[in-house]
Parts: sequence; C-alpha cells; structure tokens
Amino acid sequence: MSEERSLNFLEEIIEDDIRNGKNGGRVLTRFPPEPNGYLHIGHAKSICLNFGIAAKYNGKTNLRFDDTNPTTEDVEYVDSIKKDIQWLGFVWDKELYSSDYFAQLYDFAVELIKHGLAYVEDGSAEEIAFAKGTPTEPGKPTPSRSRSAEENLQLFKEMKEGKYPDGARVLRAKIDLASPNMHLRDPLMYRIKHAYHHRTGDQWCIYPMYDFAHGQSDSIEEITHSICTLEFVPHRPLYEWFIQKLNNFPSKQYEFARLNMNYTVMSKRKLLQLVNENYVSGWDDPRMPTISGLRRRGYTPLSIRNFSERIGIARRENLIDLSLLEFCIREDLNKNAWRRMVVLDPLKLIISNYPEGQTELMEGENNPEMEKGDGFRNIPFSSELWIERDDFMEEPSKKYFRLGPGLMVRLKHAYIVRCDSFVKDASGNVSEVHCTYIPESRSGTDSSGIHVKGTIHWVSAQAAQKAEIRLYDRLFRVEDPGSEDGDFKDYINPDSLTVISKAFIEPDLLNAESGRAYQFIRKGYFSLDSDSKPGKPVFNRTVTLKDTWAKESQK
RNA sequence: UGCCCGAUAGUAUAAUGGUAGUACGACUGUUUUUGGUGCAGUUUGUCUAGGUUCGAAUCCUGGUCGGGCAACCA
Repeated sequence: MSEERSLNFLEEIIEDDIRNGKNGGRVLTRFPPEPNGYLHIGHAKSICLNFGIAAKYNGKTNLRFDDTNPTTEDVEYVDSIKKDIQWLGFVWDKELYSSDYFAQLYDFAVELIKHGLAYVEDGSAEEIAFAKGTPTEPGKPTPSRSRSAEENLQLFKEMKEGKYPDGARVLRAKIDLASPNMHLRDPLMYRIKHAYHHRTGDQWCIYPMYDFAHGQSDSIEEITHSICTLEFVPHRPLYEWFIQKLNNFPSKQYEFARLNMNYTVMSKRKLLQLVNENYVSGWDDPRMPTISGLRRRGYTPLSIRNFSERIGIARRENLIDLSLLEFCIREDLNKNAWRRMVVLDPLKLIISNYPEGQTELMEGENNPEMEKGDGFRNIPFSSELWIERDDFMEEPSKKYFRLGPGLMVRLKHAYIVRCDSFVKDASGNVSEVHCTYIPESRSGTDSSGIHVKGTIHWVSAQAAQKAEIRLYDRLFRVEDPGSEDGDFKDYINPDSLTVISKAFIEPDLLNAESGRAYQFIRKGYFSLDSDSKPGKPVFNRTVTLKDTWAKESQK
C-alpha cells in the first residue's frame, strides 16, 4: 500500500528482531478484546495495527477474547466483534479465548504457590487496599502473607472447589510491597466469582485477573509481539515477572497511544451510557464512533483502514481531527459512489415554455470519476420541477451563481433556464419560481453558446418519489467532552440528528441497494438505512460534500 | 508530589548526530454541466535553560507542561 512510508516504532522493533533472528524471524500478534461491548474506531486502529504488522512481516494474528470477567461479558459481544473484524477485511489465524486456558492458568498459579511466589489472602478488599500503602508510602504485609506453601495450596484448591463465597479470599502474587510501582505490590491473581461464564458455564468459581491471565495467554500462544495501549506501561514489569517466574515463552509487550478523536467519546463506559440512557438508538446508531455505527452510517472498510494508516502510530497522546476521517471516506466515496439527484428542501420551479404534461428522459452518468461513467440511468424531465430552496435568491449577492430574477443556471443533465419571475405565498415565502428554458441547450447537444456559472440539481415534480433522509452531525458540541467540567453528556450536540421525512428523490433511487454508496449531487454521500421498507427508502447521510460556498457565503 | 510515559506547524506523523519533510486543515489560483473532484501554489513548527559536538529535533542534565499508576475491571 504505502511502500514509501517510513517505519513506525513498532515496525522498527520488529525489523530489528527479524534481523537478529529473534523467534526465528517469526511474527505472531494478537487482537485481544474483552467481549463486554462493541468495537469502536479506536479498536479499528489496534486491529489494523496488529493485523497489518503481522501481514507485512509474513506473520499471523490471533483473535483472542479476553474473557476473564464473567459478570460483564456476553456472546452478543463476541459475535459483534467477529463480524466487525471481518467487515474491516481482516482474517485471523486462530479464534481463541482466555477461558480456554483456565485449567492451565490454574496450574501456573499452583506452581507459583509451590515456589512461595503466590499466597492466599484472607483480607477484604478494603484491608488489602489499605495495606498496599500509597504511591509515596510503602505497603505493609498482611497476616496472610507469611502462610506456608502447603496451606496456600490447600486454600487455593478450596477456593476453586467453591468452599468460599465471593470476596472471601483472593490469590496474590508475592512480589514487593514497597515497590514504587503499585502494580508490583502483591497484585491479585484470582478472585472468587460464583458467576455463570458465557463459555465455561458454572465450571469455575474463581477467575484469573487481567495481569496474570493476559501475559500467560500470550505466552501459551507464543505471541511474539503483544501490542497494547499506553495505560499498560506500568503493568509491563508485572507482565515480565510472571513470564520469568513461570519460565514461559517470552512474549514481549509493546505499547502505543490509543486513538482519541474530537467531537466524540471513545471509552466503552461512556458509549455504554449513551446506549443505555437512550441518547442514541443503539450501538449501531450512525452517530456512534463504533464500527457498527460507522458501517450503518455508510463508512467503508477501506476508508477506515486508510484512516488508521494515516493517523500513524506513536507513543504520545493525540486528539485526531474528525476532518481526517471525513477526508478518508470522501476520498473513497468520490471514486465509487453513484450520483443521483435528490431535493431535500423543495421549491417548485415551473418552466413556462415547456409543454405541460410532456416528459423527456435525460441520461445521467452514474459516476463521472469512472470509465464511461460507470453506466447511465434515465432521469425524467418535465415542466414542473423541484429544486433546492437555497438555489434561489430573491436578491442574489454578487458571487451567487444560482437562480434569481433574470439569472440563468443549468439544470444538471438537462437544459439551461432563465428565471423570469417568482411567486410568494400569504406568509411572504417564495413558493414558485417561473423560468423559460433554452431548447437548444440540452446536455450533450448544446448549441446555444450560452455559458452559465451555476449548475443545480432537480427532480421532476411529476415523477418524484419520496424518501426519509437522516442527516447527522457531530455527536458533541465540544472537541473533548471527557475533559470538560461536569457530565460529558451535558455536551451532546442537540442537532446531531435531523430527519427530513419527505425529500424528493429521482425515481431510479427506488432501486437503491443497501451497501452501495450514493452521492446526492451537491448534497453529500448517502446510503440506504436498514430501516428502509419496499417503496419507503430511508437514507443516512454519511458525510457532506466539502462546501466552499458555505464558507464564502458566510463572509 | 513516589514511580512511569511523553512533548516537532491548527491536528497528526517523519527526519535514527548532517538541507526540518509529508498528510489532513486553512488560504490562493486553475479546471469543471456537482461552489464536488482534479491540478498548481501559499501558510504555519522542533516546550524551556544549560551542556556534549565541527554540527543537536535527535545525546546528557535541570526545569516547565501534558498524560498514566494506589479496581476482587480489562
């Protein structure tokens, strides 16, 4: 794809490793989601990184569900995650689950206990936290810490056998209660949870914690490069401690900065709130930064992969401009979307010298960016048309290239018309624009010699069909809702969704296919929503076209 | 204020001791039957103070600023 691009720091590490013959030049990464929510664009960055880097170096990528917390996880999420990864265009090598390793992880824990490197703790969560000290004060051992290996073995077995209620005991690694790194102050390895697990059912009542399970799962799979986000940097010494003490395969952890994007939120917790409290219609609401939301909105896998490539990989905090994502989707859709004409805010245009009741079929290319226009469709033309309300101005400004008294425009794929007069309704709004057309100016066979600056889209009033159009804007009013005072939900953009219940669409659009992108000429890119019914299409606006006139007209 | 991570145009990201470049954005111009696209161009940057060096964005030291860490979450 981008042979010229310089290497990011992870690629440099990998090329170094390959050069040094580390792991025999083998590269195996993994994408390790916890199935407790839907994937978002930040995960897409990680997916593209993990799968992309493996592919680049002839390696493979495992999909491993980090399912060690039965109370938050569900198969619904497993299914959606798999669907999203496939949709993005990636193929994993093995589909694995941390829960597949529960027996092996238990054995590892037993081994650590035998070596005096882990112990069963009797204290409550509060007592443990208190005894851990603070970042500036060392922790103190709890009474449980000095227990013998034999006793620990027995107690751990009993924990597993369900002899104790939730919270009664935990297993801790015996490391260093005075470590300046809080994660090394005898971290928890196992807790008791009498909970049904979506894969192991009621087989287990003790579940391993992330720090223990994740690294050993990497090790079991012989992952060579375990790539995660920056908040795990302080966990790395612990990651290495477990692997070293157990003498397991030396997977290495590397960290990069997670994606942040302005005007949205990216944490699962916040996204879950938006869903649960009905600020959005669901995980796949087109305003959500989830993969499923972007998909429904009309984003393409390619655009998201290109975006991931363009934002780069580094270790510094970042806040990516939404405009880059929009650039990426426009770039793709401009090349591939079929052009159609749709009037969102209609105004009647009457051509006084065109025979009433006559219909003419105009030819419109599907896509001017493609060879031979990617085919054509017919567009009925008649004496009464709908045009966009803002394509007429009663008192046009100097730089306004559209319709106004005495002004001429081209009707896209049809004739040039001149505005002769207009009619206002009782409340003073323009209700009709009256024009005359230039018969010899028909598109393709124009011999009029007239050059006009503006071209506008239109739909025949007689042949027009109706559709619901949903316009989306940024979900939040502020760049970084999470960093504002108070609740992030206070900053939701009240105009993030505008529904146009009756827009006029050209008849061919009744054949719109879901999964195909359409450019409504001069209005933006749209795709068919899953709420559509036969004869009652619903379109989502994926993104607007760049609009330099909107800026100009505001000056 | 214990430990850790980071700081290059508005936003990202390169330059790996030797000419600070690229993309997005913004702004010009040009092309155009989409005020879209394309094309051409302009604009703006190495957090700070020292040090090492012929030469520092890069190495060292201090400072400043930002982020992370004390869940029976991952």
